[in-house]
Amino acid sequence: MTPKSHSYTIVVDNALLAARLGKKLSGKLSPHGISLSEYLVLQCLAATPDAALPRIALAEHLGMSASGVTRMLAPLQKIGLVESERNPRDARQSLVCLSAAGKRVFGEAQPGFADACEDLLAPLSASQQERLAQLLGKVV
Amino acid sequence: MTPKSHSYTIVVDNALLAARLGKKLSGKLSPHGISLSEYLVLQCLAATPDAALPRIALAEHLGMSASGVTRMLAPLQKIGLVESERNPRDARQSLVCLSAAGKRVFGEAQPGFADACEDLLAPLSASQQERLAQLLGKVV
DNA sequence: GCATAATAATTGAGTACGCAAGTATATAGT
DNA sequence: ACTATATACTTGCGTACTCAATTATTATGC
Repeated sequence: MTPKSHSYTIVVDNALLAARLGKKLSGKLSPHGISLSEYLVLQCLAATPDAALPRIALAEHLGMSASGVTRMLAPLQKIGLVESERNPRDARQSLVCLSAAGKRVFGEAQPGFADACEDLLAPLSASQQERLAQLLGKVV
Repeated sequence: MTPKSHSYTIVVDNALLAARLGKKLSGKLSPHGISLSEYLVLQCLAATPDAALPRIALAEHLGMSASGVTRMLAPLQKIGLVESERNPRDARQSLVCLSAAGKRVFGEAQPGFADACEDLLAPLSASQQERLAQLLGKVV
């Protein structure tokens, strides 16, 4: 077997880990009526409470296509978790922000999500988790 | 903003990173006619050259459902990159292994993939990459 | 100022999955 | 041995995405 570079194993392990974590987390989120992608949207919007985000910024942050964002936001808007408003400075953009109901649902889902994260990363000590979070943060 | 635990940011960053890396990597792989998921299958099979794997082991490793594996392997088998054989000890299993053509295609795709990994992880120093690889390996 | 090009979003069509149900084989209980 | 249960897949159907094309608006070159 040819020895693999660290960057190679990082990318592969990251992909495998994401697939496995996604399965477990969507189980935790389904009682709240949202998928993992939708949770990440709410998380992103909750992290920018002051300003509303253009859909394309959301797409870049999530690593999705613009059309994917359009299709994902439609049901969220329909059930009133997010709100959309025209940007008066640029009529092409429709700015998205969390509604009050969206903040509530996110607040309800977050603790269970955080618990699941804790469980899933139990094999790592607290200091290892801290370092891993730092390193991942640099790449993202 | 409520402060997030390290495990929380790890899981979120991991999901976001996987989505972004996936987009860039599939661009590198498309000249070879395979998707990222398919590359990961070849990678997994190439890592176990002696023994053929039951499909369900592949599904667990990749974090996919059994049906997803069935559907993904069908075209790979059709173009001859993987081969399937009955397990004489258990007639339920169909064991999968790389064909010669599969090894060749994987060998052709791997260098470009590794280069892309190097580029994508450029923000991290070599020692940081080594530590990140170690930590991810423990979680996976 | 006006044609051209770039940007934000949506829509149509196709693909890649997951879940639930079905089939075939193996294992366990008695 | 024989039923009952569990396992390894496969298939039908629905969903979530992507890509390419379209529309609406804004920026740029002359």
